[in-house]
Parts: sequence; structure tokens; C-alpha cells
Amino acid sequence: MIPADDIDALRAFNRVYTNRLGLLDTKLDNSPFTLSEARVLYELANRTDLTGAELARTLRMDPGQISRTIKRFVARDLVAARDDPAHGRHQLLSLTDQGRSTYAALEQSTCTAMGALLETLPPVRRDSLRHAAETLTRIFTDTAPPQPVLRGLRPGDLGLVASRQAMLYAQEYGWTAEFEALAARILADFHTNFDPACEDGWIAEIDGQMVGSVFLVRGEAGAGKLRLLYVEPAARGQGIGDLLVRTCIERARAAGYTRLDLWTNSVLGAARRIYQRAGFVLLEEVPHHSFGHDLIGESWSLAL
Amino acid sequence: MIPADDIDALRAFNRVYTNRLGLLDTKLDNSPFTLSEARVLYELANRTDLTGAELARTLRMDPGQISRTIKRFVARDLVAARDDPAHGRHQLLSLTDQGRSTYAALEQSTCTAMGALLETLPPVRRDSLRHAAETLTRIFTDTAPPQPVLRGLRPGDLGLVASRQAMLYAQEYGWTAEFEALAARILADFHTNFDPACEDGWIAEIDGQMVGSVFLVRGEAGAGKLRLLYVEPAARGQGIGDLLVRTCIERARAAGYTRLDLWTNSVLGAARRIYQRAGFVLLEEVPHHSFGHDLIGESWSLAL
DNA sequence: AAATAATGTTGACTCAGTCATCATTTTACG
DNA sequence: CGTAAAATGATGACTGAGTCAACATTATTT
Repeated sequence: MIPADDIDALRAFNRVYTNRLGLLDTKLDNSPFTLSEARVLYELANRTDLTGAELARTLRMDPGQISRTIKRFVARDLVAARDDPAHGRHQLLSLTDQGRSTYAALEQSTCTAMGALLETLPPVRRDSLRHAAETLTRIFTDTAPPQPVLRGLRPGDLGLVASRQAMLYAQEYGWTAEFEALAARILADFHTNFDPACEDGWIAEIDGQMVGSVFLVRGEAGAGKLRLLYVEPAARGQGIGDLLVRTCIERARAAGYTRLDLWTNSVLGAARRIYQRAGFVLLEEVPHHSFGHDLIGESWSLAL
Repeated sequence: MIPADDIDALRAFNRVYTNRLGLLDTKLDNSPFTLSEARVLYELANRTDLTGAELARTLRMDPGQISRTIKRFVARDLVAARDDPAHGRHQLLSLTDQGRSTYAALEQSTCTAMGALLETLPPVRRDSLRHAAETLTRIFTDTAPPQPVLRGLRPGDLGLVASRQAMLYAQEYGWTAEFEALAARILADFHTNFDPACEDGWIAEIDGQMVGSVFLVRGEAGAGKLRLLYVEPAARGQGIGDLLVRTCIERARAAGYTRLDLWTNSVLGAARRIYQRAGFVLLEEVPHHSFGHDLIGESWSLAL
């Protein structure tokens, strides 16, 4: 079930955008084209040998309207229609030279108008706007389900991991900043003592956004240690946790560890199940008071 | 000058949104209202005693069109118009009972349609969509320049600060992950030894987004230490750095420190100027090799 | 070979959007 | 105070958008 808040947010945006649509339209500058005409021109300029039906589909416009629009363009000598040699019923549409130069002028003026609009925004909002615009473009464009990808570490990742985990566990379990400090320290140590031969870290991303992580560090007595595994709630149930753990195990094996240890807490049920599935065995349970709660720490291990 | 990339991003979004607009419209469900009519209904339902001119302004529609639309609504007994007792030329518009129930039904069905659309998205994208929609709504709605606000620390802040600084200095100065580890360690220590009486941290926000930070910790011999000051590039030039430093100084004074120290690097010119303006004095310059570069560390101090 | 589907076009109709005009009323200003 | 300027609400005229139905023609499927 979709939360009403989500629906409201989208509807509010829809309203605002529609009310301010003029600000983003070609109508602003007194161009000789309507919005629909400009859209048709854009498609014709950026694709080759379109048919009318194809135009109607991509722009979600009425075929009849396309037909009439094209007729107007042909009359103005902006568009040339020639019969498709392969399909007798199809007509291949393309811009004439005049059509192309007219489109270029239109393009120029919309860019100028858009730039003027962006000029009015403070830089912080300009950045937010761009990011939001790119996000929405992706969401409306990519119909394929987003694939989670694993990647290596980049600058800024460590802090982000600590931050997301701190927020998550504060929200879900009420853990205090003590956990955040622990995570920050683990990550600081990770980098300070970093040995590329036998240590590593992975970030899981969807649409370029971090949705999970895992780290492999050197543990005690020839054992590797898996640390800071987490998956964003919204990204759970897609096997991302399994993927992260599997990757970590393989890397631990390649690094020559004889055993892979990890320490977790009994309340982290989702993580526990992932460890179980991966073959880890629960060795020890030790109650402790940390992060503002009475918890049961668990030591798990996997022979490699 | 606005980067062409920003303009392209916004235009691309504009195109995609327009092409898919139908998906977000009242047209989807076979409602008896056009988009414009639905917008007028919405305004009438959510505000009281609107005049036609007011409607035309908020919806950016032609007064003539409003006039005709209202006439249709009055004929359908959805809207009642009564003369304004104060202004003889004004007409106060409001929904009739039938208008209200019709609007409620419309509202219901658009919410359902919107929910159905959100259902098709994977949860990760749903979250992104919501966030982006809220951002854009704010940007198009708030015309007032965004005010930077200072706030205390919340879960997740520490990691975020470390992450942003690491990314920033990696980008601007090519600093290595060594800096990230240092930042993470400083923040871990901050929390581990946290003494609320004489230590503190502040986050500067614009539109709820972090754009800067500063921390006050206990230093040596009764002195306070200012650490991890930073301001996002896009938010610079608005006095946020000054505000952060001033806040930190005041807090240091209140905590009873006799002196406020800080350590920085000569390349961080913007920060240096902030310290100078705040009255800090450069005490010592020590060359060092850190973060992958030859740097000159600087010790500054301010008598309180 | 016949049924089915897609393509491009046209007619009919309503609403959107723009522009000009107008009567009326309110506000601003010398 | 009186007049000029501005705002309000309405209307006519016109083009294009959007929807629906119909149609001839050509491809595709069975």
C-alpha cells in the first residue's frame, strides 16, 4: 500500500509544476510555435526518418493531430515527407534545411530562457534542482527494474556508510550516537591500517545511490572479519545483502583467510538470516549494554 | 554563467515530464473534467471566496478563460457566485454542495490513479521520486531566498560531515582517503569523549540540507579547539562560515575556555579568511606531508 | 485467401490559449 | 476633489489541442 504522504507529495509537485509550467515553456519567449509543435520539431530534429505514427506514440499525441501539425509544417516548408520505399503506407518525415535552422533558433532561445530561470535561483537550489530533475528523468525514462551494482570504495563513502547506519539504527532500534562513534572508528581504523592485499570494501548502488555496504578487514589469527554490513530498508528483499556477503566471502577466500568472522547483534534479524544463508555458524552469544540498550552480541564464523 | 549541463538536465526533465504528463493527469481516469477545469476546482475547493482575477493569477490562466469556465460550472450547479459586499465589481466564487461532493470524488480518483502509478515503481525509486518531488515543489514555491539555519547534532550527522569533507577536498585538492580517515577519527573521538558541558557541534542547513559544519572540542590546557569547519561550495559567500565560527566562539566563551585553538592548512584559503575575520591569530606554520600532498599546517588561536 | 492490425487522413466537436475590446468599479495622484 | 490609471469581469474572434469516429490503404497473421 502506498502511503498517502507519497501521493500528496507527488500531487503537490504536479500542481506546482503545472502552475509554473509557463516558466519552463517555449511559450515564454514569443516563439512562433506552440508547445506541441515544439515537441514535434524536437523529435524530428533528434531522430531520423520518423513516421507519423511513431511520432504520435513517443509524444503520446493524437495521430490526427500529428497529421495536421505535419501538414502545417510542410506548408511552411519546415518538414519534408517522402514515401518509405519499403512500406508503401509509411511516410518518412524529416526537417528541411529551413526546418533545421528554425529549430536551431528555437533551441537557442529556449536554452537562453532556461538559463535565465536558473540564474534567478541561489546556487544551492540550482544544485538541488538539477539533482531532482535528473532523478525524475531517470525514474520516468528507465522502465526496466533498477539493477543493484556493487562497486569499490570512493572518497566520501566511509562517512556516508557510518551516517546511514547511524540514522537507520537510531530510527529502527533507538540506538544512541555511541553506535555512530563505533562505526566511525571502525571506518577510520579501516583506512588507517588499510592493506589492499587482504582488506576491501564494497558499496551496493541502485541508480547511482548507495543502498548497502560491507567491509572486509583483517581479524585475529589469520581470520578475516566482515564488518558493517547493511542494506537500506527500501532496497531489501532483492538479494543485495546476500550479494554483498557473497562478494565478501569470495574476496576473503582469495585473500587466503582460513576463516571469516563477524560480530553482530541478535536484534538485527535481517542480517542474521543473511549470515545463516551464507553458511555462517553462531559461535557465541554475549549480553552487553551498548548504544543505549541491553543487547545480545553474537559472534558468527564461517570456515573458508 | 549557468553551465550548459544544468540547462540540459532541466530541459531533459521537462521533455520527459511533458511526454509522460498523461500518467499524472486527471485525464487518465475518465473524469468529466479537463486538466484546466480540475485545477480551477482544486483552487475553489481549497480556498475561500476567490475572485475570478485571483484564480487567473494563481493558475496563470487567461481571465477570459476563467470567466467561461466559471460560467460552465455555474450552469452545472457546481459553483455559486455572489457579489462582494465590499467591492461591487468583485464576485466571490465558491463551490456548491454538489460542487464539493463532485470535487471529493475527483480527488479520490486522482489519488487512486497516483497510487497505482507509484505501485509500479520499485521502493527505492519511490523514495527518490518523493524526495525529488518535494525538492522541486520547494524550489518552485519558495521565492524567498533560502535562509541558512544552524542546528545541533542529530544521528548520522558525523558521518555525513566526514563524507562531504572527504569528497570536497578530494575533488578540490586531490586529498587522499587519509584525510577521510582523519575526519572519521576526529568525529569518533568527539562522540566517545563527548562532554556536553564544554563540547558541541553545529550543522548549517539550507532547505533542510547540510551545507556546513563546525565542532568544538576540549583542547590542551584549558583551551577549546575548533575542528572540521567547512562550507559547501554552492553555499559559500553567504556568511555561513562566519556564522559557524562566531557560534563556536560564543559557545567556547560560555564553556569557560580561555583560548580557542584550531589547526588548518594553508591551502584552505576560504577558511583562513574566515578565521582572520573572527580575530584568530596565526601562531605557527609547520610543513607536513599528509593526504598525499606537501602541505603547510597552520596553528591559529583566539584569546577569549 | 481472408481476417486482423497498423498507417495516415479527415470531419466534427469542445476546450485551451491568445488577443483585442468594453463597461464598470476601485485606487492613486496632482 | 476630480481625473487618470488600473483592476475586474465579460465577450468576440481566431488558432491550436485534444478526443472520437470514420475511412481508405497497406502489412501482417492465420
